[in-house]
Formats: sequence, structure tokens, C-alpha cells
Amino acid sequence: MTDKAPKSTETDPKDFRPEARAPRGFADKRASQIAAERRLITAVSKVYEDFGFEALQTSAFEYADALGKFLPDADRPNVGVFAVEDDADSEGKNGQWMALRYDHTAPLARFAAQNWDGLPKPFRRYAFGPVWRNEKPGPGRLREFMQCDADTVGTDRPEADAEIIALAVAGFKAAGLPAGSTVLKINNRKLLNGLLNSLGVVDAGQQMGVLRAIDKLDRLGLTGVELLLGGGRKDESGDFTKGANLNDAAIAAVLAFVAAGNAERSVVLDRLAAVLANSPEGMAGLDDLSRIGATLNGLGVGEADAIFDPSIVRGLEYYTGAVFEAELLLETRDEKGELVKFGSVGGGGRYDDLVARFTGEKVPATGFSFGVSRLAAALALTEAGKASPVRGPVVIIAFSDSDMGEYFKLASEIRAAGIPAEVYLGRSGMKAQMKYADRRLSPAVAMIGGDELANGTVTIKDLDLGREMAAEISDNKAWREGRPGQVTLPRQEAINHLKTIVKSL
RNA sequence: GCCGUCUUAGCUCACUUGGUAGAGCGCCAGAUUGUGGCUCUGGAGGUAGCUGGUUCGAAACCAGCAGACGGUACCA
Repeated sequence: MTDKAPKSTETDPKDFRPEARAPRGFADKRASQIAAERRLITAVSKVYEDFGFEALQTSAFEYADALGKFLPDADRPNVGVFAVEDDADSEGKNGQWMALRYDHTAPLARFAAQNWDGLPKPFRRYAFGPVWRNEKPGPGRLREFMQCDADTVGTDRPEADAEIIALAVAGFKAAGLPAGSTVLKINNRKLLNGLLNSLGVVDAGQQMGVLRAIDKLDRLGLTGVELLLGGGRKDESGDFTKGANLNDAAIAAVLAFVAAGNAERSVVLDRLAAVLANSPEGMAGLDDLSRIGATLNGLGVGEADAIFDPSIVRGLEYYTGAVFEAELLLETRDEKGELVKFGSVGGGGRYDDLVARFTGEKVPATGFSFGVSRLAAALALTEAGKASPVRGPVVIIAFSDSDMGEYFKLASEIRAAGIPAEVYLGRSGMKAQMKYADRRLSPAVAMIGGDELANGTVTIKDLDLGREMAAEISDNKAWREGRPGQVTLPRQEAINHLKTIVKSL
């Protein structure tokens, strides 16, 4: 391959400099963001455990066939998921495709099917961790994000759905969201399926079209949905979206169905009963819904927290009954003051066929997924959630190479007192070291210079106090020599002083 | 995926219709040999997204590609 030699020095490998950037759709997280997500996960996990769900962690990768219908095919192995082909075997046969999980539900179905005989039933577990989707990223929409799920596998009782809803509501409260900032919207797939079947709309493609149209209600309004149910709709950019091609009577019925929401749960049930009178399947769904309502009443879940909304669709084809969607109502604005719409911060529903894909045995299941990353991002934009910055350690100033041992000894003593501490490990002078501590948002700096060493003392500078005092000093010399917030104390007293500084944070 | 807009320093953006780049902020240093802020002074940092074309000459004009943003579709 000598003809493939580099054409010039610019293609010489040793001159190649990769551009330092995160992959598209992936984001780095700094300490304060990690802390915010951890707080959410801890709070929500606690709620899940209080309700009796046990923790479960499964692998990031699953065999593609276990992930369901989104498995890659030969032509497009990566659409939707991040997939790799496992090593080929010794006979050179193709390896199996594996893909990163795109949610926690499909791995749960696999786990439940694999371990079914040994599990207590119904099996109730929660899981949290990153999931990955290989699709176009956007603001608030990354290709790697955190979810926290709870599911009940092995019961078809609507009460299980109601409990999952109550769990979600309690989870949002535990996450520190003010009352009224989220609402759980509940629907049931059987309602619309029943309605469509009773209207003679039985074509699968047509039914999907109806779901897609209804899903756009919040954005396009009733008139937009009407167009999409019929012939189709042309948007402002001139792009034409094909409609579901229903006849006028069917369109009217679907619109009446969709418009039945926006009222108390019991009122919505009454309205739906009128629309669905001709449909046995619809009435069955309605019965499920009313039992969910009764259980929610028993659990004390109010109308402000959970409502029935026939326009909720959820794209997932695997949902077979109840579906839930958590909508964030908080008004969030970005740094520029622009309104940011976060929309859905969680969702779920009943999927009665997922485990059966593996075992052939019908195992009903229901669950909810909490959108940790998106919720953390939303909270960060609210006053209450303004990321409290992560404070750094006490920084011990390194004056001279020969005394490093003494600095590390002090660091150990401070840590033993329960306070994070570190010795400055760079090679810069004192000024830079102070600046370093300032940037780390350290509560204090500890100094053992020649004077302190001779006297067995430590000098502690309270950086917050110093900052406050600095506001009134404009002369730099006065500021420096005044040493605001600084005291020199015998060693043990100095550590006690650090304790009081840290305690007041 | 489709349509549109955009891409100049780490960030936010300029550069009077083609004559090889500037500001603010940030960063580093000094004023201040053991003191973070303020102020002043200085400095580093750019093959103008990439590739090709037009031109004596391109950040600017044209084409392709990549990326970002907005809309739309899809969304487990």
C-alpha cells in the first residue's frame, strides 16, 4: 500500500491534533450538576423503597433482540440505538448485535423473563442510571441521560397502576418541586382503541396516524388535530404532513373524545362514558380508569396532582392499557430570560406483552420512569433550584518544599476533624494559591509558614468573611495588610476554628 | 429524515458592499518577594468550520462537506 503514503506533512499522523470536544449529544457534568442529579435520585429512590420496591441494576448493553422492535436491522444497525456487533465466533459466524439500553423497561422485561421462577410475584423493582438514544439531540434533549424507574411486574390490577401514579406524585414532591409544579396526566389505550374499532377504523396504519395526530394537540390545537385526522396538514415551512384520512363522523367522534379532558376526574369519566357507549373495549378501559380514580382517592392523590386526560398518547407502541405522562408546569427561563418549555419530565404505563416476548407467557406489568436529567436541568433554571455551588476543601498553602511533610500532617488532622482538606500541589506562588482556593470556593485557607512553624500555630483565613470585608476596602494595600477574616491560633484551636467556619456554611 | 438561518480569539460579538483581523469579558503576569476581591499596566491566544473554485488578491463571492441553531417529521 505504498501508494497510500501521506501526501504532505499535514496528513502526517504525528502532526494530527484532535479537536477537544464532547461527542454530539453528550455533555460533561460538573460537580454541582452531579450533586443536583444525585439529590433527585436519592430522594426518588427513597420514595420507591418506601412503597416496597427493591433496587435492581442491569447492564448497560442488552442483546439487540431483547430490546424489542427497535433492534437494528442489517441495513441500519444503529438507527435509534447505539449498537455494536459482538465478536464473531471461532467459525467466523457473525457475532450478535448488542445495543445500549434506551430505557429501563426493556431490560426489566428481559430480567423478569430470565429469572421469573425465582422472583417473588408480583415483582416490584426500581432502577436508575443512564440510558442512551441515538437520535438528533436538541436543547434539553441529549443522547445520554438519567432515568429512575419503578415497575410492578405480574399483576393486572388497576390498583397497581394507581399506585405507580401515586408513587410518581410522591417522587416529584420528594424531589423538592413546589406543589402544583407538575401534574400527572392519565389515559388508557383501551379507550381510544375501543372508540376507533367501534367507528370501523381498524387499519393499523390509520390507528397510528390518529395517535400521532392526538399527540400534537398541545402544539397544534384542536383545529390542527382535525386536519391531521382528515386529509393532512401543511405547516408554515410548507412541509406537508399526511393525515389519517378518517371520515367526518369519525373525526367528530375522536375530537369529542379528545375534548373530554380538562375537568375533575369524575366529570371526565362521565363525559367519556357518553362518547364510548358503543364500545365494549372502551367501556372496559373506562372501568380500569374509574378503579384507578378510586384508588387515587384512597391514596390521597388530589385533583391538582393527577388528572385524566384523553389526549395523552405516549409514543411507545408497547403500552397496552393505562398510560401516564408527567408534565412540568413550572415557568422556566434560561439565562437570556427566554421561556423554556420542558414538557414531559416522566412517563409510563401498562405493558402487558413485554415479558411474553421472551417466555410466551402473558405477564402484565406497569411502571413509571422519572426523567432525572431533564428535571434537574429544569430545576436548575428555577429560583429554588439555583444550583448551590459545591464548596471546595480547606486549602493548605504550600510555602516551601522542605515543609511539605508538615502540610500533609495538618491536612490529615483537618480531615480527621471531618473537614475536607488538601495541600496545594501546584508550583505557583502564594497569590496564585489564594486564587486557587477562591476558585474552588473553599471555606478557608490554612497556612503554616516560617512564623507559624516556629510558634506551633496555624493561620486560618475565612474566605467568605474576607470576601465580605473586602467589599468595604478599595485600597489594595489596606486589603492585603488588613488580612480580613484571618486569625493565627495554636494548632488544635485552629482546627476548632475551622469547624465553626465550616459549620456556618 | 426534510426546510431555513448561521459558523471570525476560551466566551459574546465587530470589521462602511473582496486589499491577509479587532473589542469586551475571561485567562496569564506585574504593580503587591507570605494573601483571593477592586484598580492600573503588560502579555499570551486566530491557517476567519473544512475542502475546492472564481480572482492579481477571499473572512467576505460560488460549490460541496461538517457542525450549531430554529422549524417540521419521528420519538422507546
